[in-house]
Amino acid sequence: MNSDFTLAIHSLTLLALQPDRMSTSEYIAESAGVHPVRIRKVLSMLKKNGFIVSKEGTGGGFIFALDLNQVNLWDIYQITSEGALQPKCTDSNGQCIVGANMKSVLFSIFMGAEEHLGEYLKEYTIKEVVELVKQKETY
Amino acid sequence: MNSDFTLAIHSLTLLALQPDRMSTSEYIAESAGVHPVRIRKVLSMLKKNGFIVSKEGTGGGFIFALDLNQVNLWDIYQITSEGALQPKCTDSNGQCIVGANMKSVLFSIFMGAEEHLGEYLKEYTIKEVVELVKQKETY
DNA sequence: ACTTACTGTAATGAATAATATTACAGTAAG
DNA sequence: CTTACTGTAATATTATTCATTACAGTAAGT
Repeated sequence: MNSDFTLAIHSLTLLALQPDRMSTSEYIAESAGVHPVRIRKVLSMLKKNGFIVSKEGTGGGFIFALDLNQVNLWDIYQITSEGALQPKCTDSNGQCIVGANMKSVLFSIFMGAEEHLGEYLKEYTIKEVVELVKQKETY
Repeated sequence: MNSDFTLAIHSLTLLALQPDRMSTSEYIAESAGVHPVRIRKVLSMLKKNGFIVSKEGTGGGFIFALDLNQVNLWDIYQITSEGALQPKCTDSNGQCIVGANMKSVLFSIFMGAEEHLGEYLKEYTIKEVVELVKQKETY
């Protein structure tokens, strides 16, 4: 898995804490420790799905478009990483029963695994992630 | 994730179908479409955990050591890929509340996700995988 | 109008991770 | 003592991820 999923969570959490003003990709990138272009790429996926709004030009940037309760980690996973659990089997030997059929058997097992993971991820909304981050904050 | 997990499943399934004789790494590698050395590496992990037995020298190879019901996919996952779900966050900005705390928040969320995945994987034993592979077989 | 500060996206390059390959020591059968 | 294996380290190759550069498009402020 690449880190699109975690970057998306990171970005949305940050936006959740800045509800009144637009945040630039540079600002988010600095918080996440990655390159701004990478943030823009990830956020463009979230934008297409209506979770955030962006604005070009001076004073532009990104801002959360929905209520914090309306976005959960499964939503974000599906947008950024669907199928990432799926193993990249090399084409195995079609002469052998196992080689020939293992790929599709594994495929359905991993499909199930991803669905199962979804049930877990649905339980975390961005609101909850924000709470967790705040809890960690040391005074 | 690398493909150690799926290779391990593939290998064990193959061994399950050859209960009477030893299978060589070359034979397994051909079925799985990878290099024999890679198979030996993966199988050495399974061996350390007592799932299979190996024998060097002429007529040697690998053979299943337990009953097919006694090995499930969660066992195999833990041996080959534990922690693989965990995202590799780059160190983010410690000045920023989100940057500073996101890593540990995500860590615990993904820990939970892996445990949850475990519950699903426990439901598949090698015996069941073998059944699935046989079902797929076309006559 | 023009400058400045942004997003959007493609193209290229660098770094990292996964895998293959080579090499060779160790072991057992015949 | 030769042949056929495992075990494992070292190196090479390939694939993937990520950073960087480049530049077009857009909007605000002057």
